[in-house]
Amino acid sequence: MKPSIVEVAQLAGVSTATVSYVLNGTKRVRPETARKVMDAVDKLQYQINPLARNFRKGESKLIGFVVCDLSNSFFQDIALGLEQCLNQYGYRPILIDSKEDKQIEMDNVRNLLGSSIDGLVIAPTTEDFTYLKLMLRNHNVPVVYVDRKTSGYESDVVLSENVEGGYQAVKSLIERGHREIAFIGSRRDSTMEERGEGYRKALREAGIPINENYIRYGDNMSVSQRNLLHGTIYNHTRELVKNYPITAIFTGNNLATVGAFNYLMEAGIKVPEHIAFITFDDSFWLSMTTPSLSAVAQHPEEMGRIAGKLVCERILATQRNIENPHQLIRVPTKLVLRRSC
Amino acid sequence: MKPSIVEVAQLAGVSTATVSYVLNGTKRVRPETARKVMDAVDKLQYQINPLARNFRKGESKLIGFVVCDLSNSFFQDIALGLEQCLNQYGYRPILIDSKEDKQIEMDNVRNLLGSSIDGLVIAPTTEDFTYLKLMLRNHNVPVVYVDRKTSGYESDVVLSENVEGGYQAVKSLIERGHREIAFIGSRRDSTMEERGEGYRKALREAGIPINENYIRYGDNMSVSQRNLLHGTIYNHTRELVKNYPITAIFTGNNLATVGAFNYLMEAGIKVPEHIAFITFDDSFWLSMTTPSLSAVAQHPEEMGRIAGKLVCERILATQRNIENPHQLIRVPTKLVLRRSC
DNA sequence: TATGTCAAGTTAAACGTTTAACTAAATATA
DNA sequence: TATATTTAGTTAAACGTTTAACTTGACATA
Repeated sequence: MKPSIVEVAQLAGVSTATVSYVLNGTKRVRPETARKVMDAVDKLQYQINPLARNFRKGESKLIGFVVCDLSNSFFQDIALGLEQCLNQYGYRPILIDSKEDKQIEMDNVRNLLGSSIDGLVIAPTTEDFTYLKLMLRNHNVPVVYVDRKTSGYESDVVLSENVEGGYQAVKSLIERGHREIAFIGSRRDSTMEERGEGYRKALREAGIPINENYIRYGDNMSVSQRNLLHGTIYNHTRELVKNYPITAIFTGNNLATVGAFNYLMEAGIKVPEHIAFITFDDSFWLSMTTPSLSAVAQHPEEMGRIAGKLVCERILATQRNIENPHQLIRVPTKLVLRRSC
Repeated sequence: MKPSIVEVAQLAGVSTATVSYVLNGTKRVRPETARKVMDAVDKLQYQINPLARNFRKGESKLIGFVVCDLSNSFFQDIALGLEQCLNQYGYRPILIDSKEDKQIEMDNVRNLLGSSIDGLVIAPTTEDFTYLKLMLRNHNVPVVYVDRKTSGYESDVVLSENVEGGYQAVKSLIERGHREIAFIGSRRDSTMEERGEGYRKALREAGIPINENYIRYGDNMSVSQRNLLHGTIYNHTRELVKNYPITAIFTGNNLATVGAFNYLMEAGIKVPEHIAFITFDDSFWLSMTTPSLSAVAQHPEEMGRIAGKLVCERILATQRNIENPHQLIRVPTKLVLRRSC
């Protein structure tokens, strides 16, 4: 059987309190006594029982990360950054995939909140947070949202500079002489609409009339459920190319890129000669296509790190009863120009 | 303050034991009594304190997943499958990235073992497991290895059919008339050597002499530390192409693919006309390069699911004292032929 | 000398559950 | 009828830590 603090105390000839104080450094102890304790610890190969400690202290050092689509590399990279950051604060992420399914998300959040996590980071499936607000009323667990906006900002949120990113992308197309530019988003959500807003802004600024037919959204599924190569995005692209005189396409994220670009390839349409192409979300793969694809790079790892920081800081602030107003943080994007435009 | 089981018991007019029995269904209770309990639970909005339960039951329902390179999509996909599977068993994964650093891996494993996880899944950085065996002697936590082999198999292991996969790839090149075929692995480890073994097997079978100069390995870093486009793999490829009459390249995984293919692109070498190309690890991106790349597809999600299953089954077996011999599971690969060969 | 302060350690309660062992009543068995 | 069994519930210990409150003795202060 594993030794407990009691055995250590006995062997060292002190009380369990003293052992605890030595181990945690929470109170002054004579060096000599400390040595006795440490000797006993070594001799017994004592290891603290973290279950008991967590129970006693009422904390778990765990952060739930509930992500709408873990099969999407964008969110995988957020997880990467989050893990990195939490590590530094002594926390660990529990990974959960809600597969773009509100019900799964709800069940998991409920379950997690009941599992005594110390904080929660959510990349939500939709912008409807009413259920969450309800749940969170009973638990005072800090929550940080990533990638999608909550209505009202009464939580911390981490987002990309979507409007600016979209604006830059479309502006660069306009500068190259394009006027008939389509925007294809993976689905209709606040993030895609922001990127669409950037698209509109660039057009407006250039005095180009906005054609609502040029703005398209795909359906609602996660990468793993989705037929990336021949799904709704693919069809939208075909429809656009066949029926409208567009000369450039701006896709709203990596998912949209795959379907759209695949159509162009299959149809034998030359990029950028016939149609110029630029996308949101960068990846090293984009330099291996022909032509290599221009992109508005996001920084998912950085977003994950920021989310981790926010949630940890809020935990600390709560413990110490420090005021800590909610923040909405925008992570800048970066235009990466390659051959496709 | 959150209500405890005691308040529920008082309100329902029963003992805490009864409440526990009702909530867990661990003992027969009259329907009437059960109703009283449930009413009290509803009225107080009681939620069990999982910290207390975990402590009492000595389990955490958590599985540590320590992965050598979380920035590599292959491992991200393993994480995806693992999460899926654990879910079904009522467990959750804690995600940890060891960044191909043995020290980080050791620290994390130690820390996790001290954190009362119920099981451990490791995609290890090296094949040196002596430290692990030592650590695990004190904890009886089930461990499952993925992607890299432990010497001796005294644990569960999940691997791809690497030899067979490599064999199929090279065989398909030979069938297309190639004889001067290079193998480029990302680094020297058991997995890469197995794929190299498949390469040798195919050559031997075809009576083609093996030229050791045609077998190359890159360095040792994780994706995020690595210069994928212009790293050691890139240099190996250049050296091979310039100095040897090779007509085909087989790369050992996605990392090797990026460096090698990027060299071919930059050097303007036509694929497959000048050099045929096939790789281990599939991805939808491979159909978007020009030419689209043939690959030996692994099934990382499936590997993650199997790892999850193994670890959960072993936990159950241990609890019930059931004999459960260690398993080495090989997941079949699949040859996906595209334009590059 | 009387009093106060400080350091170093101890005592014991508390955290919220689960569960083995027990009780009491009801029912079955011979 | 006497005895055994079953059912439905209770009692209280146990899990391993942390920590507030207390004790004791040494030293400082007036």
